[in-house]
Amino acid sequence: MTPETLSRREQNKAATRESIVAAALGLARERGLGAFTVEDIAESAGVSRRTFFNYFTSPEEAIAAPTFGFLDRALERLGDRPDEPLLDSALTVIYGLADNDLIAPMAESFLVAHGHEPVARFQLQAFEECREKIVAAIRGRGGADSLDGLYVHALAACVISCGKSALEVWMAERGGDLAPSSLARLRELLTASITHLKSGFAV
Amino acid sequence: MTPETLSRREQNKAATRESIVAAALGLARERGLGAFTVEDIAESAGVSRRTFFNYFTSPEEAIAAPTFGFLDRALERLGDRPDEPLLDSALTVIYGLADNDLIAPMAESFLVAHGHEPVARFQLQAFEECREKIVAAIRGRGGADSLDGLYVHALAACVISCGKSALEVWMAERGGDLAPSSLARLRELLTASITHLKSGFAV
DNA sequence: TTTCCTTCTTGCACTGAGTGCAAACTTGCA
DNA sequence: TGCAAGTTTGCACTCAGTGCAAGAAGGAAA
Repeated sequence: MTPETLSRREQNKAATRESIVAAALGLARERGLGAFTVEDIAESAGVSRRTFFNYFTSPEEAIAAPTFGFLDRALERLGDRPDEPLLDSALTVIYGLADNDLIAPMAESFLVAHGHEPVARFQLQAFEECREKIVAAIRGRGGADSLDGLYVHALAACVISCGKSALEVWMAERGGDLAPSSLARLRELLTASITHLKSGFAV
Repeated sequence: MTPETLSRREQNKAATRESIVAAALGLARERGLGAFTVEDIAESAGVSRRTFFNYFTSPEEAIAAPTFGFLDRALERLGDRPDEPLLDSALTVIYGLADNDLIAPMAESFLVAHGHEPVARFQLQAFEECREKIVAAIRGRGGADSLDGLYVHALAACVISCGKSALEVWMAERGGDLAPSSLARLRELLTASITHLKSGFAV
């Protein structure tokens, strides 16, 4: 958790942010999305309405925050493996993502947001930002100089698409169940989707 | 335009919708996104503020409307070719999309929205809805019964990703220029991205 | 044309999102 | 301890978004 490296200020900010997200997710679970106000979230998080808006510009953004966090962590891990073909790195990273601590908050955010367009749009934005960062990561790799922009963009987009598809199929099948057998199934789906991609979706 | 098949009522509604979208895009072009209110759009479109909200739930949705329209048209064409491998249909359909009337409003919406997250989220939603419809379309094809859910989801997502990547590279290169040579370049990019996908992004 | 029904538009009133500002408070550092 | 920088809060304001009911316009009949 690297708590010692953060100043008191940073710890406080992180804690405030956490409590806002938790409050928003809790209300969404209890009452359903759209059935509460920013005032409610702020009160439940123990901060003022104004402070909520210092952290998020809308309730939807707060609900979707875990998805951004999850994908950011995934990207860190991708950056740790720069000397490998992207699809191989993707397989390894993605495999390691099916891990309780990383995936639990995201699964909750996903479940709560399911079918709710205003929040789903933010989830899509999270994947889009991740895609853009993958483009940058590919560019930063050795031997990528010769690749044209289209190749890099499309490859990054397809890697994201495959990971997202596996997550969606898993959520549909298991509803975010975090039991070991369910996480094993997620790994299987993630591996299979990247394998499809590598084979050009040959039947 | 098929004007005779629509009743007066339907013509009026379509015209109102058009004028709202045009007004929103016009204001975005003149003043920039976020620098005008719904009141401004309504006034510019010659309707009441309340009527705006009968058509769209936010200014962002109105700005992104052409992207939804573009992708809906693309899907119609995909539905016209049910007896072909999906990637072949995608190539044909996508090729036909690089056509002035279809692409012009979408290009304008894309340009205006560039880098503006609230609108970009709606654009992403448009692609996401298109993806879901492609999943349904694949399911409706012959010989698709044996395909598992993951394969279908991931394939649809990758087709969308490749089309979107080609559009983005084209917008970045040509800024939505609609000259024949520019549209030829778009077709080239669309073809190349699907070719990459078919080859599993082999270098 | 008149009549009646349905659909669309509008005005009004209201809740609540989102933001700028300045005062109060907390932390970091000397 | 005291000052500088960062954070929270309250206040006031604009404007997004919605429910409702009255009015305008289209459609189909006599």
